[in-house]
Amino acid sequence: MTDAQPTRAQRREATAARILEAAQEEFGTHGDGATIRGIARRAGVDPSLVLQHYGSKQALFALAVRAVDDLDHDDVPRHLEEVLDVRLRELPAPTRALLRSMLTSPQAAEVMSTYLQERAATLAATMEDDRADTRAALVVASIMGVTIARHFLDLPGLSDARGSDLAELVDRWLDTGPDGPTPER
Amino acid sequence: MTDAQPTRAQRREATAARILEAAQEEFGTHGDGATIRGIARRAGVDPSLVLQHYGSKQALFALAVRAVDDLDHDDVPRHLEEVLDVRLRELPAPTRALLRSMLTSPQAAEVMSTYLQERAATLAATMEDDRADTRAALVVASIMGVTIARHFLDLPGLSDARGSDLAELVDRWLDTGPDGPTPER
DNA sequence: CACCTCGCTCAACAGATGTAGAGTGAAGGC
DNA sequence: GCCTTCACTCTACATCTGTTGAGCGAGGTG
Repeated sequence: MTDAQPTRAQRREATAARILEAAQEEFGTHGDGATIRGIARRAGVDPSLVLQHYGSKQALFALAVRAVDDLDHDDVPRHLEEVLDVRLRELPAPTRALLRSMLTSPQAAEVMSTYLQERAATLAATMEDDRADTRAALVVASIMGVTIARHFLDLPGLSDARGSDLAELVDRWLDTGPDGPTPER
Repeated sequence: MTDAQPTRAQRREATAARILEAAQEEFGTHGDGATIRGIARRAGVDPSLVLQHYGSKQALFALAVRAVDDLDHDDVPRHLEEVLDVRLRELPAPTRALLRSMLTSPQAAEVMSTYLQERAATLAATMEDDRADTRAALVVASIMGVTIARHFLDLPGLSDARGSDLAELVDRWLDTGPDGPTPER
């Protein structure tokens, strides 16, 4: 167990972390339209302190959104599983923040694009046909779409579907390659 | 051909239309974060006039975003085709506006959700198995994901893919039902 | 031609936002 | 036990936002 009397530096680091968490939550709820004041309120702190810790709203936003990458680099297989898992009840706050703001913030869009490209490349490596790149891109984009529909749009048929059903159907799609069934039309 | 000298009412209606177009374009670019002043600037008009025409930003936004529904009701099959067509080079402005803001505006999210439900219901009617609802929801959500990845994230493998390839692959997915191939794992 | 209608612009307000700097009070070294 | 450090708050400012009401000037009407 740690010190019962946390040192000043520890306290500082703790509130910094609390602010970052609050930022991820706020960005995850309001997208890049979240406000410094809102973040500060959620962290129980003065707005000015947020900037003293992270410099600017831009910098904090970049950090909140890039946390996804860090997770990725730390533990690749586990994170891949998490993101691919449509059964996930609630998305991690950084992921929510990234998804939520990717359509209104060019910065977030680029992070998401890079992330999807990595995922697609990994997936394409397990495929053999010549159109693997396009197929892999389709798969990751589809999973993103399902994730959005489920967590942000509350689309009936997804948000109330049994998780296992979704996973099974997505699995089936994943395996539908050029050697799969050919539509008649 | 219309009057060479447009009447005053006609002029008014024309600028109103120009403002709405500008609004769709601005909402399509900046999401619901678009500003009245930006819209007015694009329409070559005073900001105040925008409100005199449409009452409030909210109302204008609702109109810009609900234009998708109108299209839908006017010509169902054609619109369905357009939205399903991943080959589409550029999305219509109202569609762009709706997609762009659905993650940051609860109002837009609800419109999109309702729209996807209609699409899913139509699609589910053409399926026969008992999990048609879930499968149809997966399909429309996937198409949305591909559309986002292609038009807003510029995901390589989608944005530079031959349109016909995408259409073929999506078609194949569309037809992968419970009677399709079963993954081995 | 005179008058009025009305589409449109101008000017202004109240509130919110990001950000900077001064100040404060407690922790911690001497 | 005093004094410095520094995590934190307070106050302020310039800017941008949506929205309003007064005013102007060209278009239509008698």
